[in-house]
Amino acid sequence: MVTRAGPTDGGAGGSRGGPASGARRDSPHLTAERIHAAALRLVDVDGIDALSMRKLAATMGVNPMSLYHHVPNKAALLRGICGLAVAELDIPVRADADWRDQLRQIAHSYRSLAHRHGNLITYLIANPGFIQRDGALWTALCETLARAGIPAEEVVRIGNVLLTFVSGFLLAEVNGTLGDLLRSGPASGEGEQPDDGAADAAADAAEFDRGFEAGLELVIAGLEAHGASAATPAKTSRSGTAPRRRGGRTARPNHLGR
Amino acid sequence: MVTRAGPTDGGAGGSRGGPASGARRDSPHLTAERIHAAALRLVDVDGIDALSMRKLAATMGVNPMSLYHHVPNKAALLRGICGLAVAELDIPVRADADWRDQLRQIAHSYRSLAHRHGNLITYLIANPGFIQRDGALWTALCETLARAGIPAEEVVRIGNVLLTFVSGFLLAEVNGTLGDLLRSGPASGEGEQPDDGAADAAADAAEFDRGFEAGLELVIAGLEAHGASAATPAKTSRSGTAPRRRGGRTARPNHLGR
DNA sequence: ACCTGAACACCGTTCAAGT
DNA sequence: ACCTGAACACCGTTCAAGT
Repeated sequence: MVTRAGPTDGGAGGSRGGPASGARRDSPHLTAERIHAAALRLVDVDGIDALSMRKLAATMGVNPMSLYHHVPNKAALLRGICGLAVAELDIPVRADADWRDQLRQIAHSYRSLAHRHGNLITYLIANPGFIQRDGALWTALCETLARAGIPAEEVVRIGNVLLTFVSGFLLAEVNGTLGDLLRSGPASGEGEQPDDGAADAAADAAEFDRGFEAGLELVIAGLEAHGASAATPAKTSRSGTAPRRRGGRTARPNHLGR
Repeated sequence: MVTRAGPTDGGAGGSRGGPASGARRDSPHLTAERIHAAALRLVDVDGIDALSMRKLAATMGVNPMSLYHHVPNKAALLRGICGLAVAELDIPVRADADWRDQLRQIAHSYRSLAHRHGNLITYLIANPGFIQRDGALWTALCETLARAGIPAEEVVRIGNVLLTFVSGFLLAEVNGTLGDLLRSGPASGEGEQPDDGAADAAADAAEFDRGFEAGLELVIAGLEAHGASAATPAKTSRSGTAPRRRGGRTARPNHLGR
């Protein structure tokens, strides 16, 4: 039984080999990049569990063992497609915006990635190493918090809280937890036709949006209540040099730090 | 190597068959309950990936196929051990406490479960169906929010936000994401001996605690800022009967709902 | 250099056969 | 009734052998 569907037919690939591009004629010449892209496509369509070296190879019309010449193992493959996805993160760098708006934008960028790769984000969030400390998202988040007036020694802590909060929401939204709990209310259990299908899905999506906004505003309000500056400061205000270590407690009424 | 601890030591089983009935003497007689318990133990010790029907059977000193007489398949097994874990959730029912304290207690109960079953919670949170709408945690959470003055039609939404936020933090705490980001700060990269081992772990744990408290106080402050009652109301106040459906908007200045 | 068939050690699950 | 061996259709990965 031979799995290769066709010689060069390719699968879903947009620019895939041969059709018009004249050059590079027949063989796509297996590449780590191309393998990662195909794997990501497979995950997006069929879910993370459908990703196997053998199935991926079949998708690409290639012998399963050939993959191992470009990708050391499945773990590396997973890392590769994660990298591909996070590279899509589009974090705004507008340094002049209000910190609230900046937080909202960062959160929405993250959420849009989650929606674009719903099947992957579950894996991404559930495994460490997705958010790198020098990545655009984490950097922008920390900068924004600093500009909001969060004391330097608390920026990482609060950044972690915000990031994990949003991750938790997105995970629940994508994996169905949110939908489950939503269809409950304090009082329901009535008749409620079991299948409304598409209409229900749209209503759910709208409610997810509202929930996301509500959570966002909740944490922003919390930051404000705990001493984040009400207006965007022209500078970091306060002392010229950033307060280092936990030397003296700040006079600020912020007790988020404990 | 035989792992069976004792002949009839039993586990959590309360009313199981034949206690007085004389029989059952030596062999523990495979039971769904007992299988779930053994599986949970295996997951706790070796991680979720180490759980296989065959390995579990080996652990129990039993033929792999015997398991299928008591557990239909692996998915059901997973459901079983999840049920076992959530049954450990110890949600306080003190209805007279301040709603803030109640939220804190619910959150800490959840967190303690996450710590007790660190290897399972990753799976639990990443998969739907863990929190049932009629479970103790969700019920208590919604009740508490209602008592805090959250309008009835927003309780589910805000409850979802809080629950998923906490889940996200716990997931990141348990899977290492938090630790990764923690060891970064806006400025680090100095010498920093690579291996401090246990000391580092303890410092991390303390910082995780602080982060959890910070997140908790953040959302509580956010709820207060958005109109949750400052003091615990004596009653649910407002209309005597629970407001049904999305009838009329409340006059309350709370705009978390959008 | 790149690819590949066969093989190994695992999976979950089915089923006819044992006691 | 309960258990079990053999078998099937999958895995990831290695490796000697092909071109």
